[in-house]
Amino acid sequence: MPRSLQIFKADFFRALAHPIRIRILEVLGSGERTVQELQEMLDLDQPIVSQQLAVLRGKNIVTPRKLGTTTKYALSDPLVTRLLVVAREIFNNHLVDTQTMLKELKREGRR
Amino acid sequence: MPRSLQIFKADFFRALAHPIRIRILEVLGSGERTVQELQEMLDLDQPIVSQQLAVLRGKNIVTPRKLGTTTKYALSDPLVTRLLVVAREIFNNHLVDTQTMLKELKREGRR
DNA sequence: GCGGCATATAGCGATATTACTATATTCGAG
DNA sequence: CTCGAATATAGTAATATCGCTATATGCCGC
Repeated sequence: MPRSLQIFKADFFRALAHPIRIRILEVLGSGERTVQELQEMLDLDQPIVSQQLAVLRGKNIVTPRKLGTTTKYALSDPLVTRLLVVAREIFNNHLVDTQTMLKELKREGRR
Repeated sequence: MPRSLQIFKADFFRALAHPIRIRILEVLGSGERTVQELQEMLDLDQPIVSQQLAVLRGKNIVTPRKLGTTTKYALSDPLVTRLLVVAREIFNNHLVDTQTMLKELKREGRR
């Protein structure tokens, strides 16, 4: 396997490595949304949504479609949804154990 | 979907978000390996391999098995391999375009 | 127990990410 | 062309991550 592909994969996963971006992708899994819709559904400030969308756009995970002054975003590839499904299966397999779970819940409290 | 699950997913993807860790997981996909074997196959210093294994261990992506003084590592869940396969499919779908590709190749040169 | 091998961790500068605030861009209405 | 709404970007301080060097742990043979 070429080294460059591994870097692409790593960058790709890094693009997914953020709770807000995961939430955005899960919402987009059910269809195209405007920035404003995402902003309201996720209860986030506008610049944060745009910033995270920029990260996803940079890796071509998400595709913008301009409609006048608004922009609709959609998943570039439905396989992204499959990826999230596999990730969830892994969790269901108790790959993340209780100990880690509790530790992470504490981190959540701090955010 | 609970917020905590999104954080778990994000942390999980973050654990994958590194070229060395991707390489490790791909090697482990073909079976259990000792730290030394990984170190030689990937041409890396020992502390680097241990450090990255620690990250993967922390998310239960990889499981150690002690054999005297040596430690063998294996994937905790074969689904991880499936995840990497899906990631590769996404690349094959040209989700990463040529422009991004060239930019990333330049980054590789700097490493 | 002691020496030595395999693995793990600590500590440290350098770099990258994050959330945030403020500002810029872009477009349609009138 | 000017205004206002929707989206994007700049700048910044706090935090996290990286690779590295040095050191620590754990286990086996003797």
